[in-house]
Amino acid sequence: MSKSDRRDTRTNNRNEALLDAAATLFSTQGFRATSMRDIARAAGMLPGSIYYHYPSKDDLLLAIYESGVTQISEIFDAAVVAEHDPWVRLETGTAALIRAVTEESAYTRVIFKVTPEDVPAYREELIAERDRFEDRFKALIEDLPLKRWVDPQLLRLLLLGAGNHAQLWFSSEGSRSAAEISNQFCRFVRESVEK
Amino acid sequence: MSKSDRRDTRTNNRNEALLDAAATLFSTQGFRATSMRDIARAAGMLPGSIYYHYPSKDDLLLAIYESGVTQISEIFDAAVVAEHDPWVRLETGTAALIRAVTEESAYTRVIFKVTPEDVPAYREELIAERDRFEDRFKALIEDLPLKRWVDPQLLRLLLLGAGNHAQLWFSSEGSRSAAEISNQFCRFVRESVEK
DNA sequence: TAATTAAACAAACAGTTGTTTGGTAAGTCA
DNA sequence: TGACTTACCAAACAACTGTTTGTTTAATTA
Repeated sequence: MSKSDRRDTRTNNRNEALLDAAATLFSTQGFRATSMRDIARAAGMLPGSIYYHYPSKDDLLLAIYESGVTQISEIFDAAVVAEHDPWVRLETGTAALIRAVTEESAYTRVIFKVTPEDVPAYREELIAERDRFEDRFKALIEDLPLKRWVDPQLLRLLLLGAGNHAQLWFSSEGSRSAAEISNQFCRFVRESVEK
Repeated sequence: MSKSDRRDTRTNNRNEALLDAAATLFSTQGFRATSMRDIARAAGMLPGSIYYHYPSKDDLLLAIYESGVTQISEIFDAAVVAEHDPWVRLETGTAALIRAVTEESAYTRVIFKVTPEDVPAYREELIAERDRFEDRFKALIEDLPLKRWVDPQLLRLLLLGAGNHAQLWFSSEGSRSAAEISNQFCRFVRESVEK
C-alpha cells in the first residue's frame, strides 16, 4: 500500500459514509425535508463536522448528483452496449432507467427525486448533469426508424416522463419487474411509430 | 341579495385572495419553499392573519388541492363528454390533463407540483383527492378496445406519467400546444395497442 | 521526537420557520 | 343603542434552519 493510497483511505473513509447517509435521506425524504442534523445523525457525526468535507448543503447534493449520474450512465451503457437492434436497445435502456429510478442505489434515485429547482444556486449544474444521462436516451431514440409524422422529441419525453413517474407507483414487491414494465412501454409504441 | 349571500360575500372576500396567492406560490415554488410570510405578503395581510381563515399551512394546501381537483375534473369532463369514440375521448382527455398541468389555473397546477409526501399529515387525504381525477382517466382507458397482451394499468401510467412530466419541459411560448402533444402521445400508442 | 495535518467535537450564531396571543376597528343584528 | 361577530393587526413564541468558530484528538511526516 503506497503512501497516497493510505492517505486516500483515511481521507475518504467517513466521507463515503457521509455521502451514503445523505443520498439515502435525500432519495427518500427529498432535499428540503432533510436537515443537516438528520444527515449528521445518520452518518454518526455532529452537524458541524459535515462542513469539513463539504462547504455547504448544496455542494453535498451536487457531489451526490454527479456520482448518481455517473452510476446511471454506466448502468445504462452496460445494458445497451450488448445489443444491436435499435428497438432492443431502447427496451434495455428503458429498463435500466426504471431500475435506476426505483431500485438500484440511493445515488441514482436522488437524481429523480430532487429537482434542480430545489437548489437554485446549482440549478444549471444539476441540469447539465442530468443531460449527461438524458443525451444517451436521446441517442437511442434517434437510431429508431420512425414514421414521418412522429416527433422524436415527444416520443423521448413520453418514455422519459413515464419512467420518471414510476418513482411514485413502482413497488419492488409488486407483480411487475422493471424489465416487464419496460417491455410493455416499448411494445405500446413500437408498431405505431416504426417505419 | 339575501342575508346569507351578503354574509358569504364578506366572509369569503379576502379568503379568495388568500387562496389565490397561496396557489400561485405553491404552484411555482412548491410547498416547502413557500413560507407563510411569502403567502401573507402576496395576499396583502400579516402572517398571523392567515390563521383566522385556516388553522395551519397544511390545511391551506388541502383547501387548494380540493379546489384544484374539482377544477380539473370539470375541465376533463367537459372536454370528454362531447365525444363518443373512445380514442377521441382519450385524446381530448389527455389534452385536458396537459393543459391542467402546464397552463390553466394555479390550483390545477398545484396538484402536480406538490406531492402528497410533502404534507405527511394529510398524505392520505391528498392521495384520495388525486384519485378523484385519476379515476376518470382510468375509466377512459378501460373503454378502449385493447389487444390481449396490453396491461391497461401500465398504459394508463404511461400517459399519466408523461402528462405529469410535461410540467418540467412544457413552455407556453413553445411550438407545440397541449392539443398537439396529446395528439402525438395518443397516436404513438393507438396502432400498437388497439384490437 | 517535534511539527504538521486530517478529521472530528462542542457550542454557539443569526436568521427563518409555523404558530399563538392579545388587542381592535368595522360591520351585523336584536 | 348595546351585544356580538368578522376580519384583521402587532408582536411575540419556541423550535428549527444552515453555518461558523475555537478546540481537541489522533495519525502522518520531516
